[in-house]
This record gives sequence, structure tokens and C-alpha cells, in this order.
Amino acid sequence: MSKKYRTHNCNELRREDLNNDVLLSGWINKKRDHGNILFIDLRDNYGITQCIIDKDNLNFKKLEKTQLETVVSIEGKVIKRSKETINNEIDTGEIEVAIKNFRILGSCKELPLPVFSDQEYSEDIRLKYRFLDLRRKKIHENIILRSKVISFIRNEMAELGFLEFQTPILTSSSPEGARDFLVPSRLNPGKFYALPQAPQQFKQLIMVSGFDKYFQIAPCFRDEDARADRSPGEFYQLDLEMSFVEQEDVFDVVEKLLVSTFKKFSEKKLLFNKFPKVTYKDAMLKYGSDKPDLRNPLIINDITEIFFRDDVYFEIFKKLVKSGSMVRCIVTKNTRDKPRSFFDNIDKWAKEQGASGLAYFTFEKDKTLSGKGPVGKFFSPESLEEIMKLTGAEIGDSIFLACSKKTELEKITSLARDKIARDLELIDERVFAFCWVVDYPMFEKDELTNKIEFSHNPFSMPQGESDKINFDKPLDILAYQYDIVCNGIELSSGAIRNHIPELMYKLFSIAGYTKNDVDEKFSGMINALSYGAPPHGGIAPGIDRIVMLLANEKNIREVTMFPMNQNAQDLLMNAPSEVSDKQLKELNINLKIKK
RNA sequence: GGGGGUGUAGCUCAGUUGGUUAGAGCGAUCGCCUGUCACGCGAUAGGUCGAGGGUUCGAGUCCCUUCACUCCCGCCA
Repeated sequence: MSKKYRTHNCNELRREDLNNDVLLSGWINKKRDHGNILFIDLRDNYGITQCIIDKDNLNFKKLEKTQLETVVSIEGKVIKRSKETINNEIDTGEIEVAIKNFRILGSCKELPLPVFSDQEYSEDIRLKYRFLDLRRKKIHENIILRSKVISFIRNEMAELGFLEFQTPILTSSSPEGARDFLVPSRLNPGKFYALPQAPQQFKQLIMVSGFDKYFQIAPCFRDEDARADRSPGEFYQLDLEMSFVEQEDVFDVVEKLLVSTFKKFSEKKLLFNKFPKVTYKDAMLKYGSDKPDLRNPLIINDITEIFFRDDVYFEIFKKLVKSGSMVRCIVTKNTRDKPRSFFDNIDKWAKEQGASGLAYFTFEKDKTLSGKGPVGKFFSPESLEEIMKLTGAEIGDSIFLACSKKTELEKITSLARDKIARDLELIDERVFAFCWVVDYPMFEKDELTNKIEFSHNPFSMPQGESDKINFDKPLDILAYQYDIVCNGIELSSGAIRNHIPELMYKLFSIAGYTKNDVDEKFSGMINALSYGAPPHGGIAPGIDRIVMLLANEKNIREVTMFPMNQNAQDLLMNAPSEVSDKQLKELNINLKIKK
């Protein structure tokens, strides 16, 4: 045989190959030893082929003793399986390979974790032996999916006329945003590079440089704490930017791209092909969150006004409302027959979340309208009528009420909306519900310091003609700033950028930056905008989260090849690690570690 | 920085009210078995019960401290 390692991969052989001599290479996935006959499942990236040997073969004893996950090449003849022994679960299930000879290409020690198993394993072992973990079927397929999704997106973007460019990894620290990863400069003692949190300024410079449409599968680095859907340190964005566009032009491109990607790579249906738009203000009121899960049909309503009525006797809420709290509610359809435990569980759950609980009652009508449940008695029939008008509730529906200050109220009603919908099984897990969240405010007030700050991206364009914007009421200024949300997960945010230097200075001054500050911190940007900048805008969908949705995974490590753990350590490569005194000296760094 | 969960054999887990020598499945080693595909059967080895301290006649189990992993809050323009 002329080939050294293989004539076929482990997912290739079919009935047509019967009686051919073949050479396969792969890992021993599983052995089934019958004493006088031995079955070997040989696995590679492509699939599994069953190989068989009997005791008359001189290699029998040796193969019988070979460990699982040993890499071997097997020489043999393709033979037919009898009808009863065909395995329909693998593509090569109609044939098997009668082993003539075999060779060990890579031996294997006793395994710290089994590869052939659907069991779940602790993260630290999986990450330490990631190369074994990645052999396992599910995660192996997730990583392949990720590759295919990225290739597909690249092709689509090229189709749509975008050019792919690389931007620097060593760049400068910026004052806004997340904590930077810093890299000391040897040639410039005492100075540091920062890894980019996103190629934000570079992509704008690319537009100013006249390239019109840019994209990149861009690594982004932010030194913040991890979550299940957030890697510590690094993640990838489909970063894109376009010149001479308005918000709608960006929306068209991204919708086209996401619709085709999600249709291609998932069985799940898209609830909307044209993504609905929700204003930030509406999102916060109706869903309590700027990343609403639109699969969830429940809506939050504000009924604060009810608690000013004289025929409402719910004194705790009335007192809180007088001191500036608000009351918001969630109505559930036709839940009059739900057991008491259903309601009490939700109330108990709310208390666990740190809220004072959720009051509830059910709308009933005998002769007159009444509220059934612990707090129902505090409402007159007329006030109940009014609540029904405000919320669209009907007889037989129930209502959950929360009373608090705005931010806290949004938080608890948002959580409650999700909790109640899950308890009632109202969320359809078989769909993707995309939406745009639009009209973000340009500024917000820090609740602790009372300072005005940029609420999102300081480079966003404020809405309205620049000479008509009322800068005296900065909190009322909206921005051409938008997010894409899918099933309650924030996929990306973007904006039409502010390309007018004077307007930029003005907005920065509201956030407390002088002209000098801006010139210094964003010199590259502001300088470039002064030499003929086109109007432009873009967005940056998160690749990891897109793949998570497509792979139906809740944890980002399931779609990341070599992730770090929650403490930002790479257990396989032992990063971060100490470095030599020589290295530190070259960088003019002294360590002062608190013990 | 704060809160919750978990930690027992190489791996996944059980372990009752504090009570004799800490168990099971998979894996490993040895033996038997010619049609399995999670093959089957028998035997053997394998344990600092995360670590340290305390209570007790006696601690895997109760208490305190601490470490690791994980989930959440803060943070993430």
C-alpha cells in the first residue's frame, strides 16, 4: 500500500467499497472484546468505522491490550455486515473492516476523563485536558459549527461588498468603557499599550480613509469578570462599519446577514423575518430591560395612578407611591384556576430576589367585580375596572404587583416576567425572536455621583438637527444608537457615529471633558474627523453569542476552543504565569504584591 | 469586592439520626467468552472523604477557618 496513514477517513467506507483493501487511521473510540473476536470502533474527525479481528490473527493479543484513545493505523479489507448486525446509527454501519495488520502511531496513558461518554465533567478537568475534552462529540461539533458560521459570515459579507481588514492588537488605553488589558512598552519606559476593547476608533478611521464598507472577525479584550455567557478577557465580534448610511441602511445589512445565518445553521424558526423595533424607553417600561425576550408574551404595565385613588385601600403601596415609588404589574391570562401554591411560589421567589415580594390577586365577577387573593380586598370594583382598562386584563386573569423606585422596579419586574412565563411555560424554545432596541439616550445620570455620563458610546450621533438640539436638557437627547437582541440575549450594539468635531466637543463637555481632554484622549479620532469625514455608522454582533444561540448552549465555554476559567486562568497553558526578573527589568517593572 | 451551589476512588456519583472495616457504575489490571455496537461474566488493585482546626467516647456526616471550581450581583462605553 503506497499511502502511509490512510486511504479513507473513518466516515467514508460504504457497500461500494466491499472487498477493497484499505488503510484507516484514528483513535480507538471503543473496544468490545469477546475473547475470540474483538470489535474496535475507530474514530477520526469525520466519523466512526467498526473494525474487527479474531484470535487467529497474530495481532489479536496486542490489539486487545491497546488502550482506548490510542492512535492507530489499521490495514484491512472492507467486508459486509450480515443483515442483523448492520448499525444504522453510523454512516459506515453497513460495512466493517477486517483487520489484517495495525500500527500504533501515538500511545495513550490512562485517561483522566473518558472521551466516549455523554457524562458531564467538572470544568477544571475539562479545561486542563481540553485536547481530550475537544475529542468528545458534542463540543467537537460545536467548534466545527463555529468555524462554519464564521466562514459563512465572511462569504456573505464579501457578497455584500464589505472589505476585511485587520486592525492593531497593541493600541492605546482609552478612558471610557471597560477595564483595559495593559502591555508594558520596553522601548518607551513607563508607558503602556492597551489591547483593544473593540476596534472602534480604527474602523471609523477606515471610513475616513475612504474604504466605504469594512468588516472584521475582530478579537476584543476587556478585563472584566466572567459570566456564563461572557469569557473573561477575550471574545470575538463581527465588527462592521459603513459610510454614507443612516440607521436603516445598517439594519438592512445586519438583518439580511443574521436571517440567512440563523436559517442556515439552525432548525429553529425565526419569529420575525423583519426585526421589530422597540424604543429603549418602551423596552424599560414593557419588559423592564433593554434586552427583552420577545418570545415571552407577558407585558409589564405601569398602574401607579391607581394608588392615588380614594377607593383603593392598599396602604403600604399608597404610602410608598406618595414618597416617589411606582407600581408596575404583570397580568397573566386565565390563571384563576391555578393553585394557591403557584402564586405563593412566585411571591416567595421574589423575596429571594431581594424584593419585598409580589402582591397578587385574580379578577373575579359574581354580581360585582372583585379581587380574589390576599390583597384583592383593598380594591373597589371601580378601581378594578380601571386596572382592567389600563392593563387589558379580563375576568379570570391574575395580576402581580410590585412597588419600588424606578431602577429597582425595572429589575424585579423584568425578572418576574421571565419567572412567571417559565412557570406558565409561555416561552417557545423552538424559535428565535430578534428585535432592535433603538433610541437610546445619549447621556445618563450616575445614581451615586449624580454626574452626567455617556450612557453608551461617546462617538454616537445625537438625534435631531445639530443646531436644534437642546443641550440644556442633556438627559432628553436621544442617540442614533441601537442594539440587537435575540431571545433576551444582547447580541450587539452599534450606532451612527458623530463625525462632526464641534458637535463632539460639545457632547464631551456635557460629560465633563474639556476640549483639551478630548484632543488628548482621542487625538487620532478627532484629528481625522477634521479632514473630511464621511457620515458613517456600524455595529458589532458578538460571534460567540451567535454560535451559542445556534448550538443551543448556555455557556460560552461550550463554543470556545480554549477558554479560560472564571478566574481568567488558562489551565492548559498555565496562563497567566510569573516571568523572569530579566524580563521585568527590561520593562522597568517592579512588583509590589500585597500579601 | 459581595452572595449562592459544589468538593468522597482516575471519572460520574451514593453514603440515613454522628456509630463497626466508606460503597456503586464506568475506567485500570488479570482471567473467561466468536457478532458486539453503552457487549456479557468473574476477580483484583485503587481513598489525606479539598485542606486546617474544633466539638465528641466516636466526625465523610456537626461547628469554625481556608482553598478550588461554578452560578449570580457589582463590573462589562
